[in-house]
Amino acid sequence: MTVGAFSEWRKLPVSLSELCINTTLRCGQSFRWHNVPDSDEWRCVLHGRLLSLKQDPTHLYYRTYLPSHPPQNTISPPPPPPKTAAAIPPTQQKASPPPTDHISTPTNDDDDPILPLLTAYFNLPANLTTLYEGWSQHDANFRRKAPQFTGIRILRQDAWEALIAFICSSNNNIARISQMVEKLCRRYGAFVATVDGRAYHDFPGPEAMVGDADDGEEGVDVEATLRGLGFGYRAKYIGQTARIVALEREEGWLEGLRNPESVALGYAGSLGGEGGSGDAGEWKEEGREGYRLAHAKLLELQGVGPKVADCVCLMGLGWGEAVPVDTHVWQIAQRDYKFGKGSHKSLNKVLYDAVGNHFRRLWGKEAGWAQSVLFTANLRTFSDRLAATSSKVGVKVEVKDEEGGNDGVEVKTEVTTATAIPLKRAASEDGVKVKAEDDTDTHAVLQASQTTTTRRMSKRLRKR
DNA sequence: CGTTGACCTCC
DNA sequence: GAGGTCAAC
Repeated sequence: MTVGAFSEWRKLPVSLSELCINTTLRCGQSFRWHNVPDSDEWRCVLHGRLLSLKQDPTHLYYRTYLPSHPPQNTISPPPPPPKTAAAIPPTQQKASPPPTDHISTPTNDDDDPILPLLTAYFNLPANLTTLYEGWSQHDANFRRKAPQFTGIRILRQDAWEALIAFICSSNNNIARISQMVEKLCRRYGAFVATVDGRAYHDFPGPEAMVGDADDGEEGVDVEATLRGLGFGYRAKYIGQTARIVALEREEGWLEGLRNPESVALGYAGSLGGEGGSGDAGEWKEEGREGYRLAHAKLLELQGVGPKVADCVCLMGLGWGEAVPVDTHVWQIAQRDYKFGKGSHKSLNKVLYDAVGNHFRRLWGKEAGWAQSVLFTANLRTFSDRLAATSSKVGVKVEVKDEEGGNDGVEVKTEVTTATAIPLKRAASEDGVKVKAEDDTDTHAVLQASQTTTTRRMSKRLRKR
């Protein structure tokens, strides 16, 4: 049995504006982080290591679990029956100690392999404060909401893990997605350690999911197994995708789609569109070549549509301009950016691209990062933060009804009469009507009635 | 070629 | 219905 212990805490100076793990780890990017009950400690297996994180206003604290028997890096064949896990006695470490034990600052990086790992995973070189400032400068709606949602940054996850997780995400909620991913790891992933009665596994590679070695023939019943685990129709997608990636693509194919400069974020990019040129890699509102290519290649896999492909591009492959347009973002586009009024009702391919292009034009090279902030602000889980704001906002507001088109559903739109900053230009090349009112100082009150609006939009969406 | 259901569970 | 995708009109 594997019994080990955590290393001592180390700390890294990071402000909450630069990184807020409590938000970033819960906003639907990764579905693997586990919040240790009654604590602010988060645990997850990254690259075969069990990591533990916590933070205070000035630092990020981290430690890693050291099993007495080093974890074998084998690609974990068959599943260790989860039952054995419970038999393991709890480890010695205290339940969520305040960061006071032995804390060392990583002055000597020699014996600390975790720091570079975290730096990459959290994309730490990117200066989030600067990015927020840029987006706020060009977008009043972002400027209004962002203060309640600071420290949200895009994770640099393993591409394969992101791919599978987001295939699971279709028609699904965060809680169940997390559950499914957990089951997948337990069944196919390498066992790493058991701590506090909970077993931790690594995320299995594609080759581990092409067939159960147990059952003899290859390709046997990964789908059936996953269905048994409650994956529903996604079981087939995962089985097929695993087979394609493991057997029909060369080694490292997926990683090869990664943005080569994904670490070098943080410098003042071409925010705001036409303005800033002169960056490495030609910028287009539809995204760079490499991003478009990666997106196209991902679409060839099973269970991967435009939205999932963009999630993988953004969170798994380092393409900051990828803007996944799901039902939430589509709502945001309509509610806060006057998208798709009247004419188009459903989110089709053309409209999907148009929304992405619009946000890329507005937010620039890291549009996907900005998107995740507004996306999170739109999640029910975090809606309380907005309630606090909207009550404060005592702006003069003019309420007027617009004709919602011929769908018979009225969409109440509230617009302030405040300053209208002239916008460079609306999207005309898209062939889609977009009112150029993004930069108006509006939307303050829209947040107040957020829940209501959301429900109404939701209805309207599915009405069609 | 754009639109419409079905698809697996669970809250 | 839920943070879509696929296949059939």
